Amino acid sequence: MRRTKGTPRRRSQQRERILELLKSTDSHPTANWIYARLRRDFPALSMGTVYRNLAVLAEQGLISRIGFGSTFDRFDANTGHHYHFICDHCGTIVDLDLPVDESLNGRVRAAAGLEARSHDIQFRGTCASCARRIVSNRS
Amino acid sequence: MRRTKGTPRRRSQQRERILELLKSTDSHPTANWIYARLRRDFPALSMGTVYRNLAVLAEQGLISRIGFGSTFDRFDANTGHHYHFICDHCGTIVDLDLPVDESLNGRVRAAAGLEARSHDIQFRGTCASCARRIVSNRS
DNA sequence: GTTCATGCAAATCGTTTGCACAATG
DNA sequence: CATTGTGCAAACGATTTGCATGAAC
Repeated sequence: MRRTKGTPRRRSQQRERILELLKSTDSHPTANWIYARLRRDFPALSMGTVYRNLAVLAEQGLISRIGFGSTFDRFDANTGHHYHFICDHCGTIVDLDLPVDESLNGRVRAAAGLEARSHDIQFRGTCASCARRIVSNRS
Repeated sequence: MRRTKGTPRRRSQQRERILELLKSTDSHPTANWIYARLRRDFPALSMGTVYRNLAVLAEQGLISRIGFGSTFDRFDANTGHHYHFICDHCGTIVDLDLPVDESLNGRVRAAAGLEARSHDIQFRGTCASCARRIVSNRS
């Protein structure tokens, strides 16, 4: 949107309603759901506005995008149950050789009454080679 | 691809090489990486073939797609650390009120030497309303 | 020879972006 | 009034699909 550095963000009806809407629900809406919902108040609303505002809100830490982090589908021939480590810097995904804790599924039943059949864990951090690169580039 | 029910799947050079390639690596390739790699052996290979075969292999349980399960980005105004339950049937995502186990990050360091800063867990199963629907439709 | 798998290209889907105009401070 | 935010439409990138031809069995 071409912003000159340092200029403060302006408020907008649309952005405020998007945040309010997200705060009012415990579902995890898609952009399209928000769009459909807000069209009642702003008949001319566009998807571009929805996406732009979601990006701003996420950048401000007021909301978070949930997902795997990668834009691409990724495939794995290791079909056994295992956890993943994802590097925040280079996006590399590493299979972890960590014992899988199947008792976690039972904890979900105890806490929420939901029957969890399986679970996945993604750890996030900096992989070894990125850590090395970052240390050596320290300014 | 228009398959008449019950007809057996035929083998294909391309599919076998895709599986072999996935088994030979511990990275978690994207479709495009596989495509580029296999083009050496099949100069006329098309992306359509890659995607079709990945779908077949996944359907046969020989590989798995890793990701959040949803095609769409989803947004959440609950920015505190929490785990998710995803219903396999309807895709609903539920925030879990489960204690977050920060010690898991340390276990990754101990086991793999990787510095995990955070982690996410997605439990999968059938949500309450889908479970009800399925029981009542039992044939 | 029948039916499935491939290659190609066009279509689709979610998301992003350029531009002229409206809203904000 | 200077600059951001919006709406619109076109662009984009990943994935999917229709169709004619080639491969499997």
